[in-house]
Amino acid sequence: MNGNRLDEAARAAWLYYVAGNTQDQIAAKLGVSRQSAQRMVSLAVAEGLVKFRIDHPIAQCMDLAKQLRDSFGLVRCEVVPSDPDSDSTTLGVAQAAAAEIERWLRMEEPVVIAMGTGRTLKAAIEQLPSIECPRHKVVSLTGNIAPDGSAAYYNVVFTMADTVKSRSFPMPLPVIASSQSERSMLHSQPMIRSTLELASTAAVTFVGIGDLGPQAPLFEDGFISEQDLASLQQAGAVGEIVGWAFDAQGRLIDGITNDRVASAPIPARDTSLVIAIAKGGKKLPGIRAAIKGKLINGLITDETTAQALLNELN
Amino acid sequence: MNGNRLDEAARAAWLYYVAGNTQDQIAAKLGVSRQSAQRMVSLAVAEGLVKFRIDHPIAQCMDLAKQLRDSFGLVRCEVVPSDPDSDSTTLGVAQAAAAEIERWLRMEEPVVIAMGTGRTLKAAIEQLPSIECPRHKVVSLTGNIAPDGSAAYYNVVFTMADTVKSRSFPMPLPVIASSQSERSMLHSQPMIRSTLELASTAAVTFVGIGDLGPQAPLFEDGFISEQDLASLQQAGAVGEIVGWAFDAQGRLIDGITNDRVASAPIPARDTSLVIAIAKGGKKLPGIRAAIKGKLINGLITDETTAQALLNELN
DNA sequence: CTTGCGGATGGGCAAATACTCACGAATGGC
DNA sequence: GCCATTCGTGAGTATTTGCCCATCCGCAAG
Repeated sequence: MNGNRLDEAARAAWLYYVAGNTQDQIAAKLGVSRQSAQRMVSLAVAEGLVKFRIDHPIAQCMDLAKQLRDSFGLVRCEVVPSDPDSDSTTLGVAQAAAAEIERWLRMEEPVVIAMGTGRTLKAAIEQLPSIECPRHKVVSLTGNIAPDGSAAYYNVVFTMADTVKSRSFPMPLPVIASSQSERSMLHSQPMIRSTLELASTAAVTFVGIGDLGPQAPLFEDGFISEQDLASLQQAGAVGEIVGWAFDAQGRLIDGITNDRVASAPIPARDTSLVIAIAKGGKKLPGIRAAIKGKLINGLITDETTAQALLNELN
Repeated sequence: MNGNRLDEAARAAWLYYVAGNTQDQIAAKLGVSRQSAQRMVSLAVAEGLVKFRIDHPIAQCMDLAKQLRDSFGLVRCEVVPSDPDSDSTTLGVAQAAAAEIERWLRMEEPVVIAMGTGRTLKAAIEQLPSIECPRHKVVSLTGNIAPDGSAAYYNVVFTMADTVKSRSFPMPLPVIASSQSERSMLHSQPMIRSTLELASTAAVTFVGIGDLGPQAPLFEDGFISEQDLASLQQAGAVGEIVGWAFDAQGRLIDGITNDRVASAPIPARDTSLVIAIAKGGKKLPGIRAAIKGKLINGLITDETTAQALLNELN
């Protein structure tokens, strides 16, 4: 009589979800107690007889986000709808990232928030509303000095601190030092040191992911030379986070530029939530690698990219 | 930002039905009050964003469906549970019809689908998810012009084509012409002719069945006059499909309104699957007649109606 | 600047639903 | 045939949900 029970359960579920009866009404109609009716309905749900379907683009995204979390062990994952007609690299993810940043800023207890750099993050910051958050600390993971000595345009800490009125800790450094010894020297300065230490205590970190293809932002913005880029590619680099280049397995690449990167290390994943904000085909290998190597444990991306990441899983 | 509200509603509904959160949890996650969360969920349900589907052959209904198929030579038959307390004329059958329509739409090969009209079909269309089916053609069997010259409300092809992104072929005609000659003239127009031809090639046809009692929809919606209705009743008419009135034997009635009906003929049963979607006592004589006269060879109905059809068989 | 309107919001409460527990019937092994 | 285990049941209770209503907010007209 197993089938019969499921039959009745299906009928109860039908009456409940499709016909909109209450469990009392169902109980009366099927001639059982209300409790039994409740059990039938929940049995039908548990047995998967009832399919819920949300017919809206957002639902698809939430599905993908859940799959990404489950498949890759991400702590936090957000997927936004893709607009196939737009070739913006930030549309959607910037807004979603801003919402996520805002959630942290709205917390009552003081929080240390570490920020990477790049166009995506910049776009996200621009979406932030202006709020008063003097209790929080925003610390930059990366230098704010461009190769020409000016303040790097894509350094986001200034804009952010300005918008949200929090205490900010920029890094008066180049992104990549000219030599390993220069980096050591810079890092030994007391102020820098304390900022580096602060960064390592961040509760949450937001970073972009840069690709290392021919139009690598690191190269285009003049932080690394053409030779460096070629060497990195040669060494299998597929992406970079605040300057740290890594290969397809998400392992930081020894030598080349990485021994001169003046950025703070990416905060440890076991103590900090490290959320990458990135979408698009060019960044796909980098995103995949960063996840694989557990450089990040959070991701904000778009539908297309999410789908691509899951497809590669086979 | 109308879309944004629905976005949030869809998100809330997803969290509620798919992820199984309570409204409190949703409220916390979305940063709103529980009441707002509740409103979002119910908005999503009200807007039809949420579709429920019970995926289980309910033995009783399957049994009735089989009996109907065997007794009446129906090719396709679906029976859904009845809710004795509901007086909706579409509850259940609309969902089942939507599922059937969806099955056809999901086919890879291009299909020509013909659609009738009426409240039941309209309700079914509203249950369709939005999918991309540009390969299919949806053709209306009946005119889309109401007696007052406006677009007939219960013409379903527009809504359907919109939801499923298929190519649609409406009929810019009144449902019933003012005279036989007007009908001839209208039907001789090249565009109408090709649409009529297309309709005759439909692989599957979905129609409602209208009763011809005192509240006949054809009369209530102003397509036929009170005199016409009386004459039809006098002539033994018990039902109509896309305007074509028929008697208890399922024979089309000569004269009266039928020589002015501008709808396409019901596609031939030997080449097309013609599925009627109808339930309820009022429609029972019409359903019985349509089956008897082999105007249809498929039926989606409810338990009570199915039982009644079989009872009459003795 | 005030007033009034429409729509959104949250508090509160009753209804509906989910869960726990103890009991009793059915099942099955010995 | 007896006992042990499982399964389903109803009662009671905690939690969740649905709804009403007073209030608030934004906005536009006066």
